[in-house]
Amino acid sequence: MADEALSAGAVARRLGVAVTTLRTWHQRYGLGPSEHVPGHHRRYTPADLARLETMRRLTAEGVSPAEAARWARQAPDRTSVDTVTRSRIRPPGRDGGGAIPVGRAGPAARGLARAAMRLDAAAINETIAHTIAASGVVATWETLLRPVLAGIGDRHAATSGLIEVEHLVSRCVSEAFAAASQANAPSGPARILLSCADEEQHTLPLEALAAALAEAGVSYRMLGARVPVAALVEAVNRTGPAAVVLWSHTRATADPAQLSALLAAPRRPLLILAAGPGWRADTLPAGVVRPVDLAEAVSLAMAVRDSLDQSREA
Amino acid sequence: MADEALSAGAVARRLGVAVTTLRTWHQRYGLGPSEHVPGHHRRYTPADLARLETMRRLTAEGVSPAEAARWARQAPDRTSVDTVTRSRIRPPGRDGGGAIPVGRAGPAARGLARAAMRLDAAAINETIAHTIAASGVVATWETLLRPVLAGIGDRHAATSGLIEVEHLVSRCVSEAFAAASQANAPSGPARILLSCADEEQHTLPLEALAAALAEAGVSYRMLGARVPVAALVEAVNRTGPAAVVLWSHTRATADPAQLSALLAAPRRPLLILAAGPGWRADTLPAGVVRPVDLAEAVSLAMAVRDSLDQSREA
DNA sequence: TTATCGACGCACCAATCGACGCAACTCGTA
DNA sequence: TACGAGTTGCGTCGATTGGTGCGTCGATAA
Repeated sequence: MADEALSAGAVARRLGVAVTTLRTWHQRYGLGPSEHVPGHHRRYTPADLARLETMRRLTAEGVSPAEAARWARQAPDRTSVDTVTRSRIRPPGRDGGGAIPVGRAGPAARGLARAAMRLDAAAINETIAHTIAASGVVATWETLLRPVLAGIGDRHAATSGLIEVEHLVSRCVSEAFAAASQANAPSGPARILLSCADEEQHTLPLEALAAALAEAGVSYRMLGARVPVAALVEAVNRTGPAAVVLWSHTRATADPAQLSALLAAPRRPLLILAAGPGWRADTLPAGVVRPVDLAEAVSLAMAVRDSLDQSREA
Repeated sequence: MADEALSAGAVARRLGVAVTTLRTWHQRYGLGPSEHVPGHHRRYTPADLARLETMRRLTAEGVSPAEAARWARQAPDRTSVDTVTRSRIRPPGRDGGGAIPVGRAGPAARGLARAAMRLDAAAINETIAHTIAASGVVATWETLLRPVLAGIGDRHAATSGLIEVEHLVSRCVSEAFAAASQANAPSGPARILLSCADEEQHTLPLEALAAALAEAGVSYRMLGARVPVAALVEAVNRTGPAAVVLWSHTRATADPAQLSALLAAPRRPLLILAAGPGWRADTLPAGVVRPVDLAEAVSLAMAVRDSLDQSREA
């Protein structure tokens, strides 16, 4: 309690920085108490403290102080590592159970599954394109494509058949996403890098993310499947993205060392997203964010884009 | 104070070139910050950046750097002028850099290779889409994409680098083909089945074929990569295609038994195409045709389609 | 009295500087 | 066909710049 008005010394001690540094941050970056009369003592409110903690966390992770300050200044509260993140956006119902996911996913999913069983590429294409146009990429992925793909995958695992169905549908989904990405190709510098983990072959979710970003007008770079760590780091060094999304579908490809390599890169990205069911939360290095679904990944990426829009950096 | 002051590194990252290249462009072509004290850091204003973007855009289209620089240096005018002029001006076609060997494949290929080295997805997409629209899928594949991809592959084999470049370009090509396929999606029953051989992962040439077929108004079914023999035969039995194209990129995946299985299928296809450099002509079963290039594959497939237009078979 | 204020300065380090050289492409010439 | 000449992007090297955290000093608020 008693956190109504912290003095400069108390804040400095709590953050682990020198008092003079607080003053420097105030006059250099504008990160000071909300109201402060020059000459008088600084009184930090909890909101001011939260901003300073963001600043300290980012700089501790290696982000350039100027950039971290810009981020902290115009992000009211976003502590990515903790529990706050997922309260923002919550798309409608998702569940993991159900023997046949297609059953409870709506008539469109049922129709798509039937077309898939018929290997009817035209009908598949039409259904997907129509749904994307009507409901957007994110909703299409969550409520139509993921259930159907999961259903096919389950049945394939059970009967070891249907491989050709899976291939055909994957192909059609891929084409639909590609078409959607091309249709509204965003402009501007790409500050977001999308990549699969090493040896990871599943690209569909990443393609969904790419299409969703394009739909939202966010530029990105998509590297695709099976990207070795060296190539990923090389790409980061050469393009200096603000955020990197690394997808891992299965545990076998989710080597946390890949994330550590990103964290240790000379030009470390501001935000690193470990996406996909492969990653284990307890093995992720600090400073890595793990989005729970497509919508969260999109919103995080957009936040980074917005905060860095007109930034010049050191 | 001006709020605009991009550092050299920031500009380089935004343009997708190396920092040293910016310095080279400054001292060789005079494309630097308006005011710059030798010895001090360069600070690029938006006007300087605009000039550099013109430079980058022109070189990405295959214009010789010297010429592009001359153009960028005295062009107060922004974009939008070049659409007419770019095909007209053909300065002495020099090129260089630790770039991708493209051979004599034209300025567009050179520009594409340069954009690829920069990991500039936007420029890559634009070039490909523009060329497809102007020259068609087949020509784009033969004269633009295949040379560039082969160049990247060679370089990758030699230096074991550039993996990220290869991935990004593949991704963009794939997207472009997918978009082209979707744009003019043919109607009618699909009597042609496209598939990779078992364990074969390269799908790009097959995607080119698919896009070319779509462009020609021919329906097809595309199964994609790594199709096991059983799944392929199953698909043939269920859809009864008139022609099957089986792609093999390397000898390791070119098992002739796959073709024999197709020949022995209950509903044997009229035409079986063994496409790709993996197949050895002397090991192919009788009754299998081996097209030499994309154009031949397209014309064969179209011939089958035409021949079946009036003669329906069980 | 004591903690903090504003101003100034210093040490550290990443980013950048200029210079040089390499590799690879294209073109002209033999 | 082969080879030298010119062009060009970029890696490397030692030196320098400039951003950053923080200590110090006289003055002032609490």
